[in-house]
Amino acid sequence: MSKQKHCLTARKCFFGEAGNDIVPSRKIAAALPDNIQINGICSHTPRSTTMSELRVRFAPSPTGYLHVGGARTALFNWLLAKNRGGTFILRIEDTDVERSTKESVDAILEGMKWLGLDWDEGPFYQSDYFPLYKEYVQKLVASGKAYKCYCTAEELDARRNLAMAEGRKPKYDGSCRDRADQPDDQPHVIRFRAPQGGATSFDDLIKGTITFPNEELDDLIIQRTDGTPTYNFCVVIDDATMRITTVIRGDDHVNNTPRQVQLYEALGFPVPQFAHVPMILGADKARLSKRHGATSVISYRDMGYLPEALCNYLVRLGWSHGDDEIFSREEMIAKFDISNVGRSASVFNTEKLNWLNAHYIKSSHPERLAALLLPHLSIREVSTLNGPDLVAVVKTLQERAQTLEEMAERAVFYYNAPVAYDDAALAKFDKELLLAVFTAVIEKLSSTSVADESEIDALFKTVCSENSWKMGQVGQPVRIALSGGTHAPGIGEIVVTLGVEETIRRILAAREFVAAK
RNA sequence: GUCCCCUUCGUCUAGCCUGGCCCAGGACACCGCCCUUUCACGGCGGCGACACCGGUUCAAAUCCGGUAGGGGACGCCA
Repeated sequence: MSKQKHCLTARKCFFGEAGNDIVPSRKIAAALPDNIQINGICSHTPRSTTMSELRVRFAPSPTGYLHVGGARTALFNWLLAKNRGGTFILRIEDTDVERSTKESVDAILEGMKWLGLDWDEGPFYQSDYFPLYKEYVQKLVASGKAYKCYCTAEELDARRNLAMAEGRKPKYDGSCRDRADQPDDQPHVIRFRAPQGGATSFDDLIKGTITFPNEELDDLIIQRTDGTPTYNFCVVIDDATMRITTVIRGDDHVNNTPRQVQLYEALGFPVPQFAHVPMILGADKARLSKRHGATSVISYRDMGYLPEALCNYLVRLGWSHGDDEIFSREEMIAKFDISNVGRSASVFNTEKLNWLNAHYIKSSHPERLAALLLPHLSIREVSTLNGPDLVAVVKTLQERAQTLEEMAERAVFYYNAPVAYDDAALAKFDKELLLAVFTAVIEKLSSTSVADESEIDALFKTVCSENSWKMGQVGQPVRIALSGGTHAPGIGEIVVTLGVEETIRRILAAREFVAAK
């Protein structure tokens, strides 16, 4: 990803470039405190920045890893940007300094990179722009659209609990709304003076028109006692100054949207379009969480899923294109459209993910799979240095593995000769038969110089016909001798991959084991 | 409690806007058969849903109203 270089220039663009008057970006620049310097006009000139150019963003808060829900939101944003030739921006919402961590930022970036969701601008960190937000807060205060509130958190909590207990809406009662004296030297927050009466509505690209009575909306805090800005305020400033045209985010934000719309209006910013994507639920239909198992994107990588499989799974969760199920990256981009995103929540289903993963494993290049398999083998302390070529091994396993973890598990026997055999499977054959089969196969194998699979298969057929054995009586014991069990690739494949020499060695060992019983 | 949103097979969904082609199509899972030296792959078939109640209409999954259920939000978190 050549993003880093891009980011540096793009960062300046955060404040807008010459000739762009869609959003008062110049004003932002003018309002900027001295410690955020803009070096003249940005040298990075993006493709024509007209109002019609789509600009979307993914704005995670770094308080944990990238989970599948966030990943899907990011994917939808990315897809729409690619589909429309727009710009995808990554913004880290770390205004909660207490809970935001560098580790989370790294984990999120790692997850996005693994999924192949590259961004055109950013990552921008809201914590870098506190002075900017403060400027806007001051503007609002100066124009009377925001005011100082001296109620303490404790008082507010008490009032909220009381309201809840009495069955009332727990909204701010407006005690300080019209307070005459507004001393600066006493601890206070800044609240937005929300319009009273009437209603606020917006047209959601997914859910349609949503209207909230202004009654329901109280005066939200835009600046904390410690002077830091709050989420709902920062998003508005950022989305406006970054000239975001379409906000695609989780369903859980619809309730925040009317307040944000009011803020856009109070600030004189154009209101972007909104698209709220439904939640992803667990099997019990409750919001997906850790107790439902893995939710981190990276944990899916570690469990042996291919990024294209996860993307394909995620894109079909809530979105569809007729009866299509398999989408290459290009097809996804070409076919993606917000209007085909469903309105209801969907349940995360690992089994379908497994099916897709198996599909992509089957159609991947064995060389790539071999490389991806290495870490899964090393955690099993399996060395591929002395043994068959891993690519050849992968070819015998591709058709039968749903995940790389499963493939690694099934690959172990190629490198570590069985130390034990599946007793139940072995017990299906007489001791005499086993010894005779092993002897006959060893004999045939050592007297023939065979190389390919069909020759090996022919050799086994010959052994069968010469001794009036059925294939099941020969193949199965040999499979157990070679792999230790019955869940394995075809005999021909194993022998060719393992090599005749190693094959004989293993059958010899199995014969000794049976003889000693 | 209040507000907002949602509701087609077990799950993901098509169809709904522009009623009839839908006694509802596809996919995953499940079951059966075929293929097969094992495990898989693959092929074929089966099971299985319009939340409920009213209304409009010659005709409703599709339009209207209500009910129920589920989810979300209500923070000096994001």
